[in-house]
Amino acid sequence: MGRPPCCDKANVKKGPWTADEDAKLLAYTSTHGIGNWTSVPQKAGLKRCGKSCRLRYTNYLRPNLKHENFTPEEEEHIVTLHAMIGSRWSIIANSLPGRTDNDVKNYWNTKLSKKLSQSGIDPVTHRPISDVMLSIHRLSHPQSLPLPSSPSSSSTINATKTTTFNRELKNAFLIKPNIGVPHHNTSSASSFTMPTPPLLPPLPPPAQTSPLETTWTDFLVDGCDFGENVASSEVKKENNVAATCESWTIGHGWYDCGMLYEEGSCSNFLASGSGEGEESSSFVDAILDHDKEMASEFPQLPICDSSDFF
DNA sequence: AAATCGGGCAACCGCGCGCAG
DNA sequence: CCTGCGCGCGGTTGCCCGATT
Repeated sequence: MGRPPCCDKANVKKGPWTADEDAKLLAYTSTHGIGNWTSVPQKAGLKRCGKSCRLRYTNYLRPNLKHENFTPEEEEHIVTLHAMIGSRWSIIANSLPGRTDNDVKNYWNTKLSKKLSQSGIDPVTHRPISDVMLSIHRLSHPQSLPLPSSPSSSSTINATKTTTFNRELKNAFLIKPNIGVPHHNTSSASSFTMPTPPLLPPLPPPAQTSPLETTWTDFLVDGCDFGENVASSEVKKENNVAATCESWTIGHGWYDCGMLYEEGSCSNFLASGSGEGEESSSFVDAILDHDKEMASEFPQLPICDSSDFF
């Protein structure tokens, strides 16, 4: 049952490729093209695994590959796309003619991430390092922040707390949303659906336009700004509380929101419900506990579970 | 001149998914 | 329907080479 083994793994050569091996592989691929990689080593007269041949070809021997240094434009392109989709190197490389995923990955790891760090930008979140540290500190030390004013029975205010809580949570941990990047094994990478953020409550009407449909090409070319901005004044007006949200834009592929302030911060929210000193087994558990509490107190509010976070 | 260190990069490893058998 | 390989991917390793001591 199943296919036969691709190669005799005990009898394949590993390590750096020689010029002779390169020549054999290149000669074979130039006359026969690339098809079934498992048969390539045998037909090309190579004692290599098909996987190794594919890697060597795609990363080094393939025609039209660029071997010169990355240009500033390419650098900027990589940084922008990394901020949007993270370490999806194959997708990033596909948008850079002549570059391989390995090239881009190596360049990022050796140069660009350091460059960003030295500029005070966290290469993982693409936010100022000080900002990230502040968010982490806030979540790690909820007791160091003042408790909010006495709990209100207004569902409007609690809904706002949920909103601001969710937003600060994303800010602090930058939970990468599933932004609908086409799966690498599918051939139809031309379009995808931008999902609605799972944790966040609906945006105030009439700005709501989801479900959001766009094409992958549009996404790469135009960026990922859906124009769903909620100005601070609108939030204040809508909820009548002293919380602000600078924007609600899906920019650079992350849910890029303003930080929160005054009342209704995530930390305050965490500290307010279960009382000081009560500890949960994990941060997520704490969040879920609070969600359950809110659900019992305000059954009209949407409930999230752990799958919403990850 | 030799030893050590560190950066860059090619190649390998292991995983998930799709699909052949 | 099940098994297991092919493929493509991201993460990691290890070698090479130039810089430094």
